[in-house]
Amino acid sequence: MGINERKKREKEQRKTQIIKAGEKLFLKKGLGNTTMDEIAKSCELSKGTLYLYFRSKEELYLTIMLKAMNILYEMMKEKSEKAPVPPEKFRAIGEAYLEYYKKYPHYFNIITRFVDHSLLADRAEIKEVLGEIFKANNKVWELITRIIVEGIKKGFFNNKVNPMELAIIMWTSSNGMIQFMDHLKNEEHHEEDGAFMPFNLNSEDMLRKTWELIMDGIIKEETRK
Amino acid sequence: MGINERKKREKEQRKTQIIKAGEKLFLKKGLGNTTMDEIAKSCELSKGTLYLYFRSKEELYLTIMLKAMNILYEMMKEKSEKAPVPPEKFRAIGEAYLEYYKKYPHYFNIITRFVDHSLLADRAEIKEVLGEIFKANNKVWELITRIIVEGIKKGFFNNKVNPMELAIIMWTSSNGMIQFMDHLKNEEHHEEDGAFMPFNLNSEDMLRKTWELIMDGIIKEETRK
Amino acid sequence: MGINERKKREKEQRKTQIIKAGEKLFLKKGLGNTTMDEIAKSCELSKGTLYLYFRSKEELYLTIMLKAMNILYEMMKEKSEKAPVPPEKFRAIGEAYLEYYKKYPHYFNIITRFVDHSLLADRAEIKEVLGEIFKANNKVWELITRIIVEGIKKGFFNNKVNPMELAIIMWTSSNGMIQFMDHLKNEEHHEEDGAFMPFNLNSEDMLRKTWELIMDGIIKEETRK
Amino acid sequence: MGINERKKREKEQRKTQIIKAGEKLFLKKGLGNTTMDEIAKSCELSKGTLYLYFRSKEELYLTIMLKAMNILYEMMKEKSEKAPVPPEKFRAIGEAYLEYYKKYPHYFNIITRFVDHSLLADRAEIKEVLGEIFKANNKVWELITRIIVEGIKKGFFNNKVNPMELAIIMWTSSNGMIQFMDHLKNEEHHEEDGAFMPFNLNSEDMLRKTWELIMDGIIKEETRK
DNA sequence: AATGAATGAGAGTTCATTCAT
DNA sequence: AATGAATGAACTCTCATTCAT
Repeated sequence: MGINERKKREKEQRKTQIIKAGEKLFLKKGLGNTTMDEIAKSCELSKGTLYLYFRSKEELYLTIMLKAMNILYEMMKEKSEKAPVPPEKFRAIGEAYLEYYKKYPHYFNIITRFVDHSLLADRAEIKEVLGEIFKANNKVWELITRIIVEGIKKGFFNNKVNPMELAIIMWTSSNGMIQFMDHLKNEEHHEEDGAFMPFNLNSEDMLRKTWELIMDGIIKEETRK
Repeated sequence: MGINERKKREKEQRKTQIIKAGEKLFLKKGLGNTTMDEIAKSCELSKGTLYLYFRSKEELYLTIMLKAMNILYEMMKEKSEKAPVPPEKFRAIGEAYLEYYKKYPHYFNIITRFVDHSLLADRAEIKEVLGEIFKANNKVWELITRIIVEGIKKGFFNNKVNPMELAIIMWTSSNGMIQFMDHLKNEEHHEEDGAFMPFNLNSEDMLRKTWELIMDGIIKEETRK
Repeated sequence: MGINERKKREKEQRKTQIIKAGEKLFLKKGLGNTTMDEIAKSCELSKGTLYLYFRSKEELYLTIMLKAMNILYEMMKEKSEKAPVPPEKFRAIGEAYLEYYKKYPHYFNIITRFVDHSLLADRAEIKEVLGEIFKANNKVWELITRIIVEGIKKGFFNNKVNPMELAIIMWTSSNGMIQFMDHLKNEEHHEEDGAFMPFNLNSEDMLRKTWELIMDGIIKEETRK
Repeated sequence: MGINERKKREKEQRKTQIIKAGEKLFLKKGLGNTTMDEIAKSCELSKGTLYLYFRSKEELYLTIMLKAMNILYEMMKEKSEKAPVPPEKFRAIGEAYLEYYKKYPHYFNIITRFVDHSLLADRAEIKEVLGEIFKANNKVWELITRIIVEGIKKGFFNNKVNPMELAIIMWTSSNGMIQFMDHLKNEEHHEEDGAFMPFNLNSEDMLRKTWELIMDGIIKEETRK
């Protein structure tokens, strides 16, 4: 039993090892430009071993995505549950998002990177993981939307905007911002082309400002602190 | 002359043919998953012919990106110049953006899709086109930022937010939203997984609502109509 | 008639134009690495036009080879006929060879470059030209051998070596030397690798020394000047 | 250990297998006309496998060249060291050369075949092997030249010719001869074209005669046996 | 369980040749 | 006669996946 325990633990460790290597590489170079060879080398296992833990490159990719999604959900849930009232819960969601971004930049980007699902191989293992990802995703939406619904019900938020839509606006604006900021980071400064963009922008700052603008529009004047 | 004219026109047509096929496929499958064979088949030319018009797959891709960027700029410029005052100019930018999205859904998505430039081949032709893309991109930023600067100077906009930052928020929120909506469209309905997302959202609607929220935060009360 | 004359002349000119461009490029880059595009560009004609004058790239190549061979023969013949006695005729052959090398370095190299005939396409036009090349080649051999035969008969040369064999030794030694010297020229000096070879060798000098050694072995002592 | 040993041996075998197939094909058809597909088929491995052992076709080619050069050097060194005095050492070089030619006709031809280095891809692996080839080549030159220098110093050779030049004459004459003889072999007999060349020449014979002529010119009368 | 050598389908690209104009 | 756009077969090289050990 002790032995079985240890073996199980070791197996889990290997899986984590692979996932960590995959995260870093997939993020840097995308699904298509990352090779199993590179991942194997990076996690100091043989290529064959990867296939003992994941049935295909895509399954590995999606497993990472799923993990990333679940962690985000957990963080959002924990932070928002600690907040007493909807406006603060809403802010807590933002804080969780930000914290997540700072703690797991790899995960973050993998979540927002599109993988066109129609391109994924039509294999059983892919569909399995995809299904789980959808579920995880839905849990996030539900969490945010519930807070807004509650906020309106309790009179904190005006009801100009419908809760689900607001949740979407918040989510998509944040994602758009982060993608953009990352894009900027990767870019070498093309000053010779008369670059107009300021390169000293701060991601965290820009995210907060985005949320402020959105909050401004929904919190009732009389309930503001 | 007449003959030369016609030949020139035909050459231009071929190029357009290729670009059109490329747009559709690159959008659907991304740069990495689209093959020159597919593009050739799609535009009913031979693979070799593609290389008469573009020196590499990447050049074709970037050429499309550049074209897309330039058209967006032209539309924004035209619409915003017709508007008399900054708030309306700002709205005009949004309208142009929306119109562009509806008119050229392919182009739109190619613009916002990231291609990590560090992954592009280090070839002369690539750098050439990349340089032009940067220039076109900068022109868009300049256009938007100028409007905001003017709006603040003339007292229409409050100056809580700095112009460039506001331009970025508007741009990134819009992109995030559109990406998300497209993502939704591509997805097969995973109702069996208890999907939470409503699938009857309307892109145009969601975009407008996003902008309203942003505008709400910047237009001074006393200048609103 | 005048018109026909002119047309013929023009046609001949075009052919010469193409051959000149081909010579330069084939020599520099070999048959396999030279493209018809390059040749066309170099002689300022269109690619299609080349095929009006030569049925294939190989035919062009072999035509050049044939021309090169004929010119060499003419030069050898002329020079050797002017010389009165076999030893001087033999030397004249060497001089002609040297002069040819200096006057037509392109031609020279094309002659000695191997084209494995078994690789040439099994086409009528190829066989045609190949046959002519063999004939021209044989004429050269005959010329040299005759001189040696005559030299022996007239008592100038000792008959240690059979005439044909001596002709071959002279020919192959010269070719080996020239190939080697050209090889050296093309090479960048790899001094960092402790290059041992002196790079100030002179082709003409080395050729003369080769012939001297050979002549030393065949001219009878008593007939030397 | 035993297992690792065996695996190592097998890997070495595969490499040898590939090299053997490459030799045969490169020789017959040259670098440019030989395809990796053919090599793969010939050694009964898959195309992909070739790339596990060599980073590119050119690396394979140059590796063969290097090996060929090193073997020649070893044979020359061994034979010449066994000979007591310079004239016999010089002859030993010739014998080694001949033996090499008979034992490794493939290698021999690959050595003397020109590959214009400026045509080789500008890649790290190519430069690596090229550097080694230069070193090996230099060792051969050094070996021959030293013998001649010693021969002059010890009074065996007259000093009409400078040692390096003589080494070059010997080397190039031999190469020219062998190339020519091989050329002849490949040729189908074009008797219908009145071929003048005798086709019963013997390579070994011709080589020996070439060297005799050269030796005749350099060995002092009084030291001849 | 772990390895890594082997596979082979398929990618982007080149180029001799053809042919409508 | 001259063009040059179009072709498509062939090339080198890559890489996810398999499988004997």
